[in-house]
Amino acid sequence: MSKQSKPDMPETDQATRRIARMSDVARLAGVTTMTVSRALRTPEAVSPQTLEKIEEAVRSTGFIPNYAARSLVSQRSQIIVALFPTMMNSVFSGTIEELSRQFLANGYHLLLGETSFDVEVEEKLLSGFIGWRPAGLVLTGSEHTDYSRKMLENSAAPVVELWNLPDNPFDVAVGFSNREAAYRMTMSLYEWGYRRIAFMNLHYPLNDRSVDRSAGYRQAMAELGVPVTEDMEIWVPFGVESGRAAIDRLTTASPRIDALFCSSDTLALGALMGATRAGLRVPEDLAIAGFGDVELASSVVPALTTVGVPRAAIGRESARIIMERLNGSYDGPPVVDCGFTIVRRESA
Amino acid sequence: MSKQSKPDMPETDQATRRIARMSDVARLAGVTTMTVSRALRTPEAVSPQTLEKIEEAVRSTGFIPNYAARSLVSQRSQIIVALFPTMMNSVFSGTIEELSRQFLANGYHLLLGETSFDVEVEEKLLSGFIGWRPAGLVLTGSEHTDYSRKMLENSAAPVVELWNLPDNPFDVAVGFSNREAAYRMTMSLYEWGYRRIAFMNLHYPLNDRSVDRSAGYRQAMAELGVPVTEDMEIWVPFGVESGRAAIDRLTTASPRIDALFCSSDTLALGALMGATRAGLRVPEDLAIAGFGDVELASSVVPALTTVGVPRAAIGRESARIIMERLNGSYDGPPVVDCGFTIVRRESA
DNA sequence: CTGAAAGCGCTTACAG
DNA sequence: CTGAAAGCGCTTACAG
Repeated sequence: MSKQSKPDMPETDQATRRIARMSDVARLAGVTTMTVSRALRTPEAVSPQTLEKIEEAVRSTGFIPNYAARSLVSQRSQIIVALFPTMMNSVFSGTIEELSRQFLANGYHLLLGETSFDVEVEEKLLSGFIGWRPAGLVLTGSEHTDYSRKMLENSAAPVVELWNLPDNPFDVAVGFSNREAAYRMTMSLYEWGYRRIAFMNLHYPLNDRSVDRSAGYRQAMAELGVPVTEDMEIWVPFGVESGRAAIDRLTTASPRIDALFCSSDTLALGALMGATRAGLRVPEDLAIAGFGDVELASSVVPALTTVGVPRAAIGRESARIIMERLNGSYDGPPVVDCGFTIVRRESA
Repeated sequence: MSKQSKPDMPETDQATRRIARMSDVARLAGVTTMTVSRALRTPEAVSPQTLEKIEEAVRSTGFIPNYAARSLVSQRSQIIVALFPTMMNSVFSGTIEELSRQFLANGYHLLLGETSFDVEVEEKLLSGFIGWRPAGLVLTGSEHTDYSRKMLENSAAPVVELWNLPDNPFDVAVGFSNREAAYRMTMSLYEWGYRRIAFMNLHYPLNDRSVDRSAGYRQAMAELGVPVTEDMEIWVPFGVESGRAAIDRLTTASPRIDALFCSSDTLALGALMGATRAGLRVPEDLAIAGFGDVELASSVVPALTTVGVPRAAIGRESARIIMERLNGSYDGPPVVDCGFTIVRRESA
């Protein structure tokens, strides 16, 4: 912990452990820091002999450049901020994994945050992370507080909003139509013979995806002429337990519900477990459909019918777009639709 | 994108969007940057009137200090590096969530990386992240390459190794005994009447947790006098599908296996689904036990018997220890045991 | 192909 | 309670 001494010639163990600076490498190689800097970033601009000496010096000192210094002087940081509602959901994990892979391969580091579906938490995270002057930002959804918008504007960095197709993206949006996905799944359930279709939605009234999915569900039900009674749209918090608990309320509904469409696979898996435990046969007594197509969806018994979301594609596209925006080459549309699929399995 | 112009008096839209610096705030408030810096970090050392003017200037400019500059000059960064084998596992997510919460509350930001259970990937991630001169590091396990160890030594930052109780921790370790946990679960299965107990382990021969769990299992079986035939210890890659696929091999084993202990709940859930689909009754035909106690473990039917791992406690303790090491106040042991529990449910 | 000069935006360590 | 000076470790924008 003690960093009082800063001798030019390290002698004590403590001092030896001090991390090397570029000037240490330069001294060892007999050049200036300028040449070391060049050797690291544009080796072709340095003579082979010099390069070799520098590489040897880098190796022997274990030198790794200080990114804080690099960011400060070059006026651009290697940090990308990415905020997701939760990391406990393998739908998002898939996107995070892909984002991380793409950015890492291009020398950027991902600063991740979890908003808990709350725009106020998002604002708080942003106001902290923006201090790193991120090169780009990836946000989930297009609901942000006014202050968040102000920070994003001031930062002047590319911003990609994920997971929906907003009418007015802040910058660029990458996702799919949640409204259409919910509409299509509801219609599909009807086609498969289910009539009294309930919808279990995440209870975040400000969440654009919740709102859009609700709208899609209600539009389909209206077109089908099936009235949506009060007990048919269920608003719950995120979690397996929510899905499981909702089953009790559903089975006492009258007239009887014959299908339950859940706004998330996590809820659907919970509902599936709850139904199984309650002795209901799925899909004969109650059909269940999810949203997301997580890994377990295809393994669970009965296998879960769900909305397939292109999580890797969303991650890949958004990373590509940010990097293209950074070098000024992006000429795609402001809203990129990665589509969705209706995946029919056994549960409906 | 264009950052050519850097006028002192912003005039164009582009220039207005330039993010405020401390000198902008200082000018507005009629003080020097030194006073602004103090107002932000030690407001009690600034006169009330001055503080008010500065606060107003901060508000109107939306100023957020540049962390790269702060890190560089103060010689300590607010970045904590945390590396986990996978983020697709809610056992780790629980620890990550808690780590993130604790560090954020103390002004540190978490740079997360995914090693895919591979020390070479860990080394690659480290060599990138170390450029941020992290204030502390959290690693999973205590297997690291020599070069990783060298980097950690050079960085001179506190390092916490998670998830096991190594004999020689690099710095401090926080976890539980994987060997004892596997031993105890195997013994418990025997007590509950199972005899031919198979063990499905993650196939990462360098992974200290895999090795320790295997040792615990084998020690128990040896003490119980049950021979471990070749088909009884199954090494598989991580994933639900692995667990599911292993069921086929198991059911053809002879003599018959009556219990399957899985080194991860993810594998156990896969096995449970595979068994159900194969028409096996769990636990009558095949008992199944997991490791981790993820959220789904208690909801699934039949509910999963598993090893409960104190994921939040591990996150909380490791964050506390790093912060105490940073201010020099840590006086605990080099190895902190957070314990584990045997959670008996329906599947065994 | 290499280097001398300047400076990124802050904080440290003083002085007053 | 406030400020002038110096400098963290790099890269930019030149000059040679």
